[in-house]
Amino acid sequence: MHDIISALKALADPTRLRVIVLLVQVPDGVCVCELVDALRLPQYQVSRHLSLLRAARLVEGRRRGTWVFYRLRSGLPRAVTRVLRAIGAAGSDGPAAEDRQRLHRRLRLRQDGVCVVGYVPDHPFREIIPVRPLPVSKGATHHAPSTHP
Amino acid sequence: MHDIISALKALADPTRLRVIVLLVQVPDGVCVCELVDALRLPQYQVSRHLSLLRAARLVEGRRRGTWVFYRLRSGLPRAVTRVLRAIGAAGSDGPAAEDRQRLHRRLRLRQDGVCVVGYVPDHPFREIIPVRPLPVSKGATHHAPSTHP
DNA sequence: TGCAAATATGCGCTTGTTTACATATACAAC
DNA sequence: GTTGTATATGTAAACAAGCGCATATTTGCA
Repeated sequence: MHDIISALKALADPTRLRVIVLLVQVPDGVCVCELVDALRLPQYQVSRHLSLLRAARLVEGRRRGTWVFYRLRSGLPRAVTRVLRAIGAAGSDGPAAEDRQRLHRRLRLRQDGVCVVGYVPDHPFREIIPVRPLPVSKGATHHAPSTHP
Repeated sequence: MHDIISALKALADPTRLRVIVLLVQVPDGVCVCELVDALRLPQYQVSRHLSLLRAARLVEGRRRGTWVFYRLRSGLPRAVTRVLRAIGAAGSDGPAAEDRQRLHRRLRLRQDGVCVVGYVPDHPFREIIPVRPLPVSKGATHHAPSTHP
């Protein structure tokens, strides 16, 4: 029951719910700057809410170079998974739909499936310029993240 | 989406979640004093949380004599219903199970399916004495309640 | 009308949550 | 080392929750 309470607490916020709806749609994960563009919110705010979601053990983040990719945790309690599914169904209406559209436009800029551009503090979207080739070095394989405290 | 947010906000509290779990189990409704006994909480607290749940449009209450019976609203948004179902599944563990047990013991004191005893400020349970015959007068039929503001 | 029972609510207090700004950390490239 | 980019966090202010107590409101009955 404690699991569900903390999950509900974490989800009972418009911003975090928007984040979750996006993460449900991109199971492989999304980096923070992509979320910033999709949600049109200041970076520190997105980061904070992601920390909260991570504290509630709903999401996990793994670094790739300077970027951090967040995704839904696997192995969540059954009840929590059901709540997430129920919520995901709400990802079709107004604001959530715009988030989704912006996110997918942003995801198209990826190269080799990885984010290569940073967030732009205050749009428009076309000013985004893909940059350097990604650092393909170390943590390239999918493994449990170190939940760095 | 606003519906879901307010539903989640309303559910993200231990007491209200306990209330909801009980109401899921007794679709016909439960009166406040029965909830007070089941939850072992002060009456004003239960009343407050019920007001919140009503404000979030999750429950509705109808009077019957001096008693007010609360039940889940019908016709909730689909997503909300799914969340409630997901949560109901959590009604089997520790504290929720005790609530349920106390509630059902209390429900057995009903006469003709209606509550006839008040809450007892500080248990034990056996001190509860059924009282007067219920006022079978007017609002006996099931109809939409007046959501009195 | 007056009393008692069941429920609701106003108020003060404490605690937690959200925001905004600035700054810190982590990493990559040079 | 320095610089630049992406992300995280300390802190303070604004705001909202939850609790406890007392009291108000609603209803039934004598």
